[in-house]
Amino acid sequence: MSGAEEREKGSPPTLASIAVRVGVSVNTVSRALRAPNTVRPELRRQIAKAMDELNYVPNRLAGGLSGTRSDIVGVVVTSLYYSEFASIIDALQSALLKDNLQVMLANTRYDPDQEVTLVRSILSWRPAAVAIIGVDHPAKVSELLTSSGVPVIEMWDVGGDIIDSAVGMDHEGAGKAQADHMIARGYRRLAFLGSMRENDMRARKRAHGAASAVAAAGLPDLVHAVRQEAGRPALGEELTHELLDSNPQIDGIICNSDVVAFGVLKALHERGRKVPDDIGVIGFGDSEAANYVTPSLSTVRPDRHRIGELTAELIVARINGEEPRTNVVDWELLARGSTRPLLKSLNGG
Amino acid sequence: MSGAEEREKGSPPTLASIAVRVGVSVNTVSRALRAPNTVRPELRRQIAKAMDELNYVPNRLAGGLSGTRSDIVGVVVTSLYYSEFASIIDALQSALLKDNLQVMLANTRYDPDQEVTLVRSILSWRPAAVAIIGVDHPAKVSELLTSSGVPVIEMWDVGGDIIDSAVGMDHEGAGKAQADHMIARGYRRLAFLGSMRENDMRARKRAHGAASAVAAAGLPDLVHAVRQEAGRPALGEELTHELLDSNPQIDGIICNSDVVAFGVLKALHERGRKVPDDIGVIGFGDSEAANYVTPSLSTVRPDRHRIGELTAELIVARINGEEPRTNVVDWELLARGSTRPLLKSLNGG
DNA sequence: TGACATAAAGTTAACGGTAACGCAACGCTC
DNA sequence: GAGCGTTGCGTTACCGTTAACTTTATGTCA
Repeated sequence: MSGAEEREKGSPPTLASIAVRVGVSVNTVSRALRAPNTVRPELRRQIAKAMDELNYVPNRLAGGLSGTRSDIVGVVVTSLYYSEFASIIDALQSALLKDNLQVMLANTRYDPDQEVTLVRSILSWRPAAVAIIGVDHPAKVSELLTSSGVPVIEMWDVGGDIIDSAVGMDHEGAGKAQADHMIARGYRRLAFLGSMRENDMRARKRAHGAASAVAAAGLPDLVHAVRQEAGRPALGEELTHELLDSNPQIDGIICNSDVVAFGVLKALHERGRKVPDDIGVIGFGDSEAANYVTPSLSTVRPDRHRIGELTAELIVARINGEEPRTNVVDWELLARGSTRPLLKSLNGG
Repeated sequence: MSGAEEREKGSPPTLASIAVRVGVSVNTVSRALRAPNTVRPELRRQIAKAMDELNYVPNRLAGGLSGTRSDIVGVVVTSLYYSEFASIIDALQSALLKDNLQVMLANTRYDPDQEVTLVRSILSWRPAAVAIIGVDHPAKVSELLTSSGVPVIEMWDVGGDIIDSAVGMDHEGAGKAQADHMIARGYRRLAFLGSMRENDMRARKRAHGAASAVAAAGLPDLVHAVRQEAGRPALGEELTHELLDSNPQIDGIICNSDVVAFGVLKALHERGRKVPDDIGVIGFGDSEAANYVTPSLSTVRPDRHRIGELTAELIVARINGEEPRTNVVDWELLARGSTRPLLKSLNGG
């Protein structure tokens, strides 16, 4: 019971410290953790006691290097602003917890060069799996991920070439639904407004879906009021003023995000345009505030929580050798105060 | 140039694969990465070429095990909902990038048992530093962090016992400022409303600050309308109805967060109470929508971006051996439409 | 030209675990 | 009581990289 086996302070205790203290081999201590039923209960208790006393924390770098799994899940997102993906990460992280998988986070901020750098960086930790936003990546990213051999779950979007597995929603369909909703509510001259980064393919797909719905209805072409910068409420204000200055006939605005829509509503109020009678607005994303602005914002609610959860399930399944698969998650269109109610006369009568 | 040195597919290339291909020792390849000026430029080029061709990705598990640093920064937050800390993480992650430090994320969801588990888990990766929300932790967490010897930056809050270093704001002062603002605008019977988890010491400090400002002004005691659950707009609605049913004399509501305040504004509208004339509301957090609800929400804006940035700076400084320190970040009170304007007659005479 | 510093590589030994294998002690069967 | 499977533990090798030494080639100066 002397302190001879203690490490000089500075370096944390190792399995060997425990082994010496208990008087067994290193491997027995390792087994007590990894395959407890192969170690006598009495010995197991002594080992546990020693670990507790020494405040032993296993070194998973060593474990990952030696063993086959590393217990790291790389998560690559394109943005952390405005909860866009925070709740996906939240659900994902929490679901991975019970399998003892740790999230390593990277944020590309919609920069494809960063994406390459960050994916390479994530892979250098030999993750058990990688979850990444989007299905459209720089060629080098796809190459790195494919050749790494780790399971890859692409999130948020689906369709096109999937590297391995995917969990997401149909963005083109969502954009089409936004436009169809506006058309059904009697708006005829529509615009698509918001942030549209060069590499935000989801936004492009929604815009495309909206444009085709407009075309299918035989209405004038969808007007685009977009800019390559982050979606903020102030951007919505600016774009609305620009849009209505040049296209005063617009009577419906399809927004690329709720935060942008907040600014749109404010700009319309300033210009004296009545929402929803004079002009309609629909958002995307169902921000926590969408139901609390005036008027309340009609929007599309993607099931972010479900995406995170399903991604976690899929990661575990893939690690356990199950086959790749693609899950499509539903979204819901929430009709609220910023678009006119359905006219019974137009609808059922 | 045969394929003899290639690894059988399945296991990714290692330094040794590169070494064999170029015809040098493993160490030379390592040096080409780590201390390039000790390797002949010509040889360096060959090595770089081989790495590129084989799609070499270094194994940082091995690097971390062997070397002294691990390049991982553990980040422990209490919530990911509603952007509360997402923008801190965003700023932090992006600032750490240039020092090649990788964020490993954990979310306690305000559960102290989870906090112990997660901190232990983070430490098992032998991080170069740990950034964690709050200065009040379970004893075991403080013990683990202290005995681990890694630099620890406590974020968001300051004051009390700091483990190592801290970057945060004065929450008691912010709560006091919320109350002082309400008092200055002529509200006299104040309530503090919102989510208050048992372990959210920042919320407690703000409530305490508000209560002492009310007491100092000689006004009736601050009424508390709080619940131990996540802050959502719906919670604000419910609590407002409960509060005004039992305390109809209340004329000012200090909210613990903006998202809760959104619900408060809605409930007040439903009850026919005029904001800001009849009753005032102030939020906390400056949510992206705060300036876009009706009326626009007076609130306190913490500089989350600065906190993330400063935390990154501090982490790098501590890794480089600089002394621990505590940085206090400013907040700003934004007076908007949900509180009455200052009455000149009361103010300047 | 020999002594000596310097540059550029190679050798060797960790880092802290895990996994495969080996071996003794024990109980069971016939 | 010999044969054999099982339980419980120790031995040994290895994961991929870095750091500390050592060695060899090259240049410099008295």
